[in-house]
Amino acid sequence: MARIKSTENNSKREVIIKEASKLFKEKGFTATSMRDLAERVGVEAPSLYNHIQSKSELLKIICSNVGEKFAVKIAEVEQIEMPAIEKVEKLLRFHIQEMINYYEEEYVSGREWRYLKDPYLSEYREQRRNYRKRFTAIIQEGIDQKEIKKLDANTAVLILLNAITSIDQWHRIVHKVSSKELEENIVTILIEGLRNN
Amino acid sequence: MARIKSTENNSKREVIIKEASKLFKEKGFTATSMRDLAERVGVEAPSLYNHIQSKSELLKIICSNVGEKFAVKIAEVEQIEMPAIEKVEKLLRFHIQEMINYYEEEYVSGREWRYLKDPYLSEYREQRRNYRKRFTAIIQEGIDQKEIKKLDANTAVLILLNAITSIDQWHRIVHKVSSKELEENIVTILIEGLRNN
DNA sequence: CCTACCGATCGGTAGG
DNA sequence: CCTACCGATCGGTAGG
Repeated sequence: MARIKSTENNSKREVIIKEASKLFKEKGFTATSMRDLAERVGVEAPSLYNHIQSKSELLKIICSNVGEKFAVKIAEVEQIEMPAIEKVEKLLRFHIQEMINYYEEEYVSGREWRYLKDPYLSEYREQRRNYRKRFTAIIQEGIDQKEIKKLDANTAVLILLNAITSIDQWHRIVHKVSSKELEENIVTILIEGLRNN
Repeated sequence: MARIKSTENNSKREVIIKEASKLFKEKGFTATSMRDLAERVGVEAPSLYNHIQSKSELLKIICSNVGEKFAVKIAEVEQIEMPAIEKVEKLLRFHIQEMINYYEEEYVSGREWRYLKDPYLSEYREQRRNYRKRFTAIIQEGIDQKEIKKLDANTAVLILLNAITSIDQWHRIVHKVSSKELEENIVTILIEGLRNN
C-alpha cells in the first residue's frame, strides 16, 4: 500500500517536472505561472505543492539533472585514451544527442538557469564553470599537440557550446534533415574549424 | 524654446531605452519591472510614461533597431561582387563587431524578442526569417560554387548565428583577449569549418 | 486533492 | 515630474 502510494506520487512528480520543462521552454521561467503549470498537469494550482516545494525547486531540479549528466560525461571522456580532438568530437556529439532527445530540459538549463535562487544559483554557476574549464583543458591539450589550430581555448569553448546549445529551433531542423545528418553537419563545421590542417 | 524641450525629451527617451536594454539583459524582460527601470533612470515609475508608451514598446524599439541594422547590412553584402564565402565572412565579422559594441541590445533582441506583443512579434519573426533566408541563400551559393563544404545550408546558418549571438559572456572574453584577436579566433573556427578544402 | 484566500507586486492611469 | 491609487495576477498557505 505504502509502496504503491509512493510510486504514484513519484510519477506525478515526474509529470509535473516534465510539464514544467516544456512550459519554461515555451514561455520562459518568469513568465510561466503555477496556474499555467497546474492547468497542464490537470489539477488546481495549490495541489502542485503536495508534490513539489516551490516553483524555484522545479527549475533547480531541471538544471541540476542536466548539469549532472555533463559532469558524468566529461569525467568519462577525460579517462579515455585518445587524441584531444577526438575527445572534443565525442563531447560535441553528446551535446547534439542531448539536444535531440531532451530538448526542453537542455534549453531550460542553458537559458533559464539565471533565475535560480541563491544556494542553487552559485552551485550551478560553479558546475558550469567547472565543466567549461575541463573542456577548455582538452582543447588546450589539442593545441599543444598541434591537432587543433593555435587559438584562444576559452573563446573556442564558448563558440562550440553556444553554437549547439542555444539553438531554439531543433524541432524545425530535426524535421527537415535526419538527426544523423544534423549531427554530421554540425560536427563537420565545428571540428573542421578547429582542426589544424 | 520648443526646440530645446524636444531635444531634452529625446535624450531622456534615449536614456530610458539604454537603461532598459541593460536591465532586460541583466534580469530578462519579464523579470524587469518598470520600478526597476525608473530607479535606474532616477525618476518615479509613472514618470516614465511621459517618454514612452509601455514596457512592451521598449522591447519593440530595441528589437527593431537591431533588426533594421542587419537588414541594411545583408542588402549591402548581397550587392558586393565577391565569392560567397567572403560574403559569409563579412557578415560574421559584422555580427562580432555588433556584439562587441552593442552587447546589451544584441543580447536582448536575440533572446528576449519572444516577449514582444503581437503586431510586433509577427513582424520581428518575419524579419528574422527573412534575414536567415537570405543568409542561407549565400551559403547555398557557396556550396554550389564548391567554396563551401556540401552540407545543409539551413543548419549551417543556425550554427553560425547561434555561435556568435548567444554568447552571454562577451564582457569576460573581451577582457581576456583583445577584440581583434577575438574576432580572428571566431572567424577562423567558423569559416574554416565551412570552407571546402 | 479542492476552495478560499493572503500579502506582495505588477503595468499603468488620474489628476495636479 | 510626483502622489495616490487601480485592477489583475503572482507564489504560496490554511484548513478540510
